[in-house]
Amino acid sequence: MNLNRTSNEQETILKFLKEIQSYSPLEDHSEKALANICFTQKVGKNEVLQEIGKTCKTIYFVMEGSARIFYLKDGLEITEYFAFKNDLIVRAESLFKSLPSNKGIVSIEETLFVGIPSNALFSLFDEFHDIERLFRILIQTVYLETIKRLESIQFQTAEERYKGLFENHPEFIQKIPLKHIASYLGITQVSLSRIRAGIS
Amino acid sequence: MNLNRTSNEQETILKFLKEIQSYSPLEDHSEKALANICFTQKVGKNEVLQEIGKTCKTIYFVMEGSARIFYLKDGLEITEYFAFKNDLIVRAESLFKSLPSNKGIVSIEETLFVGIPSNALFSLFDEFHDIERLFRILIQTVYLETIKRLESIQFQTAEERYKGLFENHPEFIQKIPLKHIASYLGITQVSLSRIRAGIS
DNA sequence: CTGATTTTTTAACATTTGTAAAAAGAATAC
DNA sequence: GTATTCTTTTTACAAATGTTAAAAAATCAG
Repeated sequence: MNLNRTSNEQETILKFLKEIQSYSPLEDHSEKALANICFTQKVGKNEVLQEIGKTCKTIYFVMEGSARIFYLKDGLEITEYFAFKNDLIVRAESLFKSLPSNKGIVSIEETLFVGIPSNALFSLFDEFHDIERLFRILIQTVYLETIKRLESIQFQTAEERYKGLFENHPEFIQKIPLKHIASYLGITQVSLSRIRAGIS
Repeated sequence: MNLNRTSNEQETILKFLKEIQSYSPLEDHSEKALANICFTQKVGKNEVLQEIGKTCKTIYFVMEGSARIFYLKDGLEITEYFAFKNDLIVRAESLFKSLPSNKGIVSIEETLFVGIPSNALFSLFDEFHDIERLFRILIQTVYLETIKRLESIQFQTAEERYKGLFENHPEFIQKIPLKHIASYLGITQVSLSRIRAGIS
């Protein structure tokens, strides 16, 4: 156990370890090794966690709060992904290819993350088969989510997607500016306003 | 080595093993174990490889030819994915969740596949860390491709997507009916015809 | 080769979504 | 609490895409 941690930090990391083992369990020694490389990070509202242009070297989990991945298109922010409690948030193409990312990560509200340095994690993959398995299954899971999202954006109307989003995540509408939701849905803010007007 | 194989089959499987190890190399004994569970399958044009409604239990690689994954929406076929030479083709949500798939796989032309029974493969994951790693990296790779596709469908016009598709895969237009390309691009056949008329 | 079938294009019109600008509303700073 | 800034809605019009039907072109079977 890392002795530089406060008991709060330690508690967060233990909660995190328990949460991710719902995907695939770890041996005790693997769990300890993973715990050793994790850290916690707390940010305020609308704070940049990872900057555009930098290479992604950390995998984050949201323990409390929410954040989003965005990129710029014609000078405007496009939101690609929202992460809530217990979601993974990572700029995958940059992480897996070790290339600078054209995307950034910002918090939506005050948010507590657990971070895992990717180089240290990849070293643990060599040593602990079960850690690599856990992350293989995590990647599988986000892959399936991405396929679902692709299907929804390809073959549902904007209105269907908006409704679907709030069936799964009613908390969205409370805290996220609509312009971000619109770009996430692949439509303009004006179009989203029209949809909202039509529903209520 | 499986003694029931013809030398043609054996050659195909060796070629396959060489090809996938460009993602991550295998130890000799792992490679042999994987070779042992693989099989080859050759189908003619427009033949069903995996039926809608059945649970996916096999991971396929295209060695020669091409195939597509499709599903039905309002009685019409929507093509979700095209696989060409050296591409993986698998109904991921069914495979990873062991649930019946609402998707099917059909060949586009005469096509040679290498198949891997998923249960046997998952057993090899337990025994051979490097096989699980190889497939972890494969899943990573298809995940990144899916993210790219999501971005293109969300923020490019149909015309941009059509042009992009043929920059990457000029062979598409030669052998695939336009109705399948249209549904893959998320547009109607009529719309695709208009785009094609506008370009040439 | 020829008729039947399938695929692709074209046409006319409807609907959805986008763009730009302005107005209304909400949040924030001082 | 008021002014400023940011967010959301509304309006008017433009562009893109969908729908339906028919015509043209290509492919296939015998």
